[in-house]
This record gives sequence, structure tokens and C-alpha cells, in this order.
Amino acid sequence: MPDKSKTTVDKPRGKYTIRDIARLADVSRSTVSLAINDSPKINPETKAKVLKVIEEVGYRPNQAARNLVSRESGTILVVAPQIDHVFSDWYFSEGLSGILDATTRLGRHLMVQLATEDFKKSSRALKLWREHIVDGILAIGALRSDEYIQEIAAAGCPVVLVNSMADGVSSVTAANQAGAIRVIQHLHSLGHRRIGHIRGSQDVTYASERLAGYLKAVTDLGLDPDPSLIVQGWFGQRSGAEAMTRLMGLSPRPTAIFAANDLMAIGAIEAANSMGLRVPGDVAIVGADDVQLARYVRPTLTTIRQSMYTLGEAAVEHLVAHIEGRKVYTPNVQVGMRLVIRESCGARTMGVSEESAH
Amino acid sequence: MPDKSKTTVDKPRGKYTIRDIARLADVSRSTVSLAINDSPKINPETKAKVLKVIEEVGYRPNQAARNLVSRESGTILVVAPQIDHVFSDWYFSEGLSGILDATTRLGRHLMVQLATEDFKKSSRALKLWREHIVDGILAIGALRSDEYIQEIAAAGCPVVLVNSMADGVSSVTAANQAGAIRVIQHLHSLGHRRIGHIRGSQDVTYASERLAGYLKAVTDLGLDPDPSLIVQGWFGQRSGAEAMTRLMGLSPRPTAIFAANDLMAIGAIEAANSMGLRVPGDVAIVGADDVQLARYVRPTLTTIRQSMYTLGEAAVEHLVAHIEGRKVYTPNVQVGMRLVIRESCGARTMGVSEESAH
DNA sequence: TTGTACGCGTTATCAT
DNA sequence: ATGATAACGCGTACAA
Repeated sequence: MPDKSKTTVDKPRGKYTIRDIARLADVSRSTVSLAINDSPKINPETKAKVLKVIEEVGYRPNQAARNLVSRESGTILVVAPQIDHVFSDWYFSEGLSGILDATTRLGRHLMVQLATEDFKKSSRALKLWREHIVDGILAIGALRSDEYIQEIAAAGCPVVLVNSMADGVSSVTAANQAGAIRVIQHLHSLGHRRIGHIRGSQDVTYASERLAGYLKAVTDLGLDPDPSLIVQGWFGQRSGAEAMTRLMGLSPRPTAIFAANDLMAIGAIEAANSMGLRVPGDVAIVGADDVQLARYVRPTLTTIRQSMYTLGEAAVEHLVAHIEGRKVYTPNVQVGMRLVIRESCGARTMGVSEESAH
Repeated sequence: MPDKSKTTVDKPRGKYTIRDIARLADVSRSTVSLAINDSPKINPETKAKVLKVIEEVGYRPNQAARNLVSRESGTILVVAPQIDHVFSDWYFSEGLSGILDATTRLGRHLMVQLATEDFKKSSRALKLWREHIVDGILAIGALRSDEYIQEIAAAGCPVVLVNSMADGVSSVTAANQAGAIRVIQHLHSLGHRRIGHIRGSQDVTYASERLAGYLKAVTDLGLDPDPSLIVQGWFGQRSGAEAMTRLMGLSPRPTAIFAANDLMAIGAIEAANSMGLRVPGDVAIVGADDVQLARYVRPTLTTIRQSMYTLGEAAVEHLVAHIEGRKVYTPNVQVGMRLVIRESCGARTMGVSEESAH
């Protein structure tokens, strides 16, 4: 049987192995490895020869084999909540962009999963880590009731929460409380003294932080502390409208409303309109998050926003530090929030520079 | 030196190997492998014993090792275009959801990348495949000018395009031309005879298909074929407004406009409003894609939509068939488009059932 | 049921 | 100083 020694071999499906390269370049496998990894202990000429062959055939080392040795996959998992149009909210959209960019910048890959009930219960996230498919996990929009996160962290898997918190898990959050305080201060400066709040559920970290900010500001500014000014909503537009109806039924009626997110604020605007109240003439409304819709509803919505992009980036950096076992000096990063003033709050035409782009 | 034989070993970081399990269950590695893979050629009792140990310590086989043998990674790459708010459009949002669900259902993982200039030029996608990091590639929103796609396909990597086309690459597309025809037919049935079109660039498959549909319908219905009724736009809101200004400058002025996407249609509405024209009183406007905004602008936008979710699902199934080397009988799947009638078209209050959910 | 070769690189050791 | 040899990482598959 004739050996098909050194004639050019053309592989059928474009995938070569280090052995092929070694044979084509007429060196050993280890030499090829040294060339690939740019080792100082290889003759430049040999290296050039090997690299030339690699270039010619488009060889790429099999990551599965490398991962086997390195015990890493180079991949990060991001878990997004399973809500309608996860990606359509500004919130997640921006966050994911930041995560994606940072991940790429740090030379890693990004895998995506939705936090379905099944996903949570089967602790698939933990499995992915144990199977060496991902090196660490990023959870965006996780709820406080998602204990599966803590479970994962407890098992030793690097986890970072984006804009939510859980005991024993590191996180990167926005200054939600400070942002809420700024909203109330602003309303106060416009003369409002009886300000209502449409709060979200306890389950969502940022919502309870915003509630805390509201309470603190109300106390500090000496505003009307009537507990019936706080109504529970469930983040959706409809629940915002319902909460608004209740708030407008109070007497005396509050003159301004701060909703824990934009969707509820938009619902509140609609409810106000359908009750014949003018926004902001009769009641001022402020939301939070600055979702894309905020600038399209009438009147446009005053809101607070954090840079979810920055938050996403910071989270990735944090997670990678974890994975690489580097010392993490800032266990809980905080990103500031900015007030975006639009009509619904009764503002003068204040220029909000960042809006010009659109 | 005493051997630490069969006492329970507790690994520090929760990652066990098949050897650990073999030792703990007092069997060989191969037996463990048989147990894991539910082979018929293993004694049920032995299997139970092994599985018990596996359960106790939370062992999961290392995918890197498995991939090495199987020569697959179980991961699919989806490449999304790098535009502002990629994920915020209904278009991508729905598409990605479908992709994600189908991927999970088929037991695979999903990796995400943005098609940045750098990404395209460095043919990183091809590298990912050659490195066995991904088994195949899905491109959503790819342009006709993205030759890198063809390059990848030519190298033997399974590729499927979502709603765009390229020679030699399989794709899953919506019936864009048929959709456009239906729009024009609808406008015709409302009495319009001089209908303008704001077209997108050649580079985008769906845009040129919509243009083709417009042309065909105009011909077939015997409408005014004036070429100046077709104005080029660039998909953005502003370009839609500019195109609209030109169209409204024609005489006689067209009574209806079909824009190749919703953003341009929204720009057109704004332009019409600022020119003192009423929509749909003075001019009817129809868009395409049914982005989330479509139902929030005033007047709400009549548009056509395909089920991007379905398209995404179909694309994944298609790709997986490719990867598994199954015969693909339908090289180009087509998904139908539906007309969504709202105010901007001057419709009577026609019930559009699907909108009720909101 | 088990021993063992194998998949594909990496790295430590040994030979030149 | 270079390059070759061999062991290794972790499962899988086939022969024994």
C-alpha cells in the first residue's frame, strides 16, 4: 500500500488538524504548537514556514481540544428574563449591547438563554458551567425570588447580577435610590407637595430601591407622607393605568406621580387622559428607565435613565475578573442615573443633549 | 504513605471528572460512560449505582471532551447587524426569540455576535466554525454586499440567511413581494390610483423585493407608472421624511405612499404633518415590518408583517438539518406576510384581532 | 464489564 | 538553543 506522503492533501471540509499542518510543514506537532502560540523557543524561520502553511490552508486549532487543557471555554452565559419582547425594551437592548461589546473586547464569546421556568427549575445554568460550556454567568433582570441564582453561585460558579441583588452574589447596579430621590427633588422644586408613587413589586431590586428613594425624599423634604399615595403596580401599562385611577381618586388629589418604570408611567398618562385630566397641566408624571417609547408618547415622558450599556460592560469586566480569579476590589459597582426631562413633567424646553441623535 | 482510597473525596470547586465517578462508584470509566449515555448494554443495578453517585456529587460530563470526540460543539452562532438598538426593533426581537426557542428545543446552544466591520473583515465567523466553537451560522439582517457570508458558505460551513438572500447560501425568507402586492391592492381597493413608494437600498433583499412587488402590482392593476413616484430612502426616519417631502412636491400629488419599512413610514407621517397634510385624510401611508412603534405613533401605522418568530424558528431547523447532514428538501423556505390595517391607511374600523393583546 | 486506542492540542522532558 | 517524544486533559467506542 503506497503512502500518500508529502503531496498536498486537500481536506474535504476545510477543517485541518495540527497533525496535518505538521505533516505539510514537515515538522512535529509540538513545533506547530509553538509556532501558533508564538513561543520564544522556536526558530523564526521554522515558525515562518509553519505559519505559511497554516495561512495557506486556513488552519485553526480546535478549541474543544484547547478547552480540554485549559479547563475554560472562553464563553460567558447571559441569562435574560422571559418577558414579551425581551429585547425590545431599551433596558435590555442597551444592556445586552454593552455586554456584547465588552465580551468581544475581552476576547470571549457570549451565549444567550432565556430564564424560562424550565430553565430555572432544571438548573440548566449550573449544568452549563459544570459541563465547561460556559465559564461564568451574567443575569440581567433577575428577580429576588430567583433563588436559582444563589444556588449557582453557591456551587462555585462565577455569577454577576446586572442591576439586581442577592445575598452572596456580586452585582453591578445603578444608583436607583439616588435617581428616585432626584426625581422627587425635581418635582418638589416645581412646587409639588403631594406626590404619588406607583411602585413595582418587592421582587425586583430596582423597584424597591426606587420606592426607598421615594420614601427617603418624601421624608427629607417634608412632603405629604400619606401612605395611600403609594400604590402597587406590576410593571405593565395596564397596571399603571389602574394604579393611576386609584391615585386620582384620592382627595386631595396628588399633583404629581412618580412611577417605578416607564410602562406604568405611560399607562398612567393614558388613564389621566381618559379621565379628562391634562398632563402635565393637571398632574405631572415621571417614569423611569427611558424606554424607547418614552419619547414617542404624548406628552413625551420625563424619566430617569442609567446607562445600561455601561452597566452591561461593567458586569462583564467584573465577571471576567471573577473567572480569572483576579482580586475584585469593588464587589458592588454602581452606575449613576440621569434625569431626562420631557413634557410630562411640565418642564420648560430644557435641552437634553443626548436626545438629539435619534 | 497511606493511600486515600475509597473515602469520599470532596472536590473543591464542584467539578468532577468521569474518573472521580468511576472511583467513587467502584467501576471503570467506560462503565460510567455507558451509564451516562443510557446504553442497553449495562446492568440496571450497576447503572443505578453509578447514577446515584453522579447525582450526589452533581457530576456533569465535560463538553469539551465530548465535543472533541463528536467533532461538534452543539452551538449555533447568530450574527445580528450592528445598528442602533439592534434588539429594540420588533423585527430582530421577534426573530431572535424564535431562534432562541428553536435552538433550545433542538438541544443546542446559541452564541451571539454583532456584524461589526471588524467582525466581517477578519472573517471571525469562519474562524469560530473552524475552531469547532460553533457548528453553523445564522445571519439575520445581512446585506447583499456582505460577501463574507458567501465566503463562509464556500468554505463548507453551514449557513442560513434569515430574510435575505445570497447566491449559494440557503435562506429562509418572508413573502416580501407578495406582501407588497397586497398593500398596493389594498390601497387600490380604497380608490387610490397614484401611489408613491419610498424604497430602501438594493443592498437589502427585502427592500428590493418590496420594490418588485410594488412595480408588479402597479403594472397589473394599471396604476400610474410614473417613475418619479419611486424615491430612494435609507431606512431611517429622517430619510423617510425627506422622501415624503419630495413625493408631496409632485403634481399631481400621489394620494397614497407605501414605504419599504416602518421607520421611513413614520418619518413620512411626520413630514406630512409638518406640511399641514392630514394622514390619512390627504394622503394614506403604509409601512412594513410592524415595529413596536407602529401602534404608538399618531395616526397608528398600517403596515405588513411577517412572523419573524416563525422565520427564526424555521431558520434554525433548516440550519440544524444542514449541520446534521440531513437532506434538505426545501432550500428556500417562505413565510407569508399579513396586512395589519390601522388608521394611517384611511381604513374603516376594521378589526385586527391580533392587536388586542398588546 | 473493562482495557485501551483515539480525538486534538499543550506542555514538560529528553535528545541533538 | 531547537526540535522531537511522550504524557496529559476527559470522554467515547470497540475489542477482548
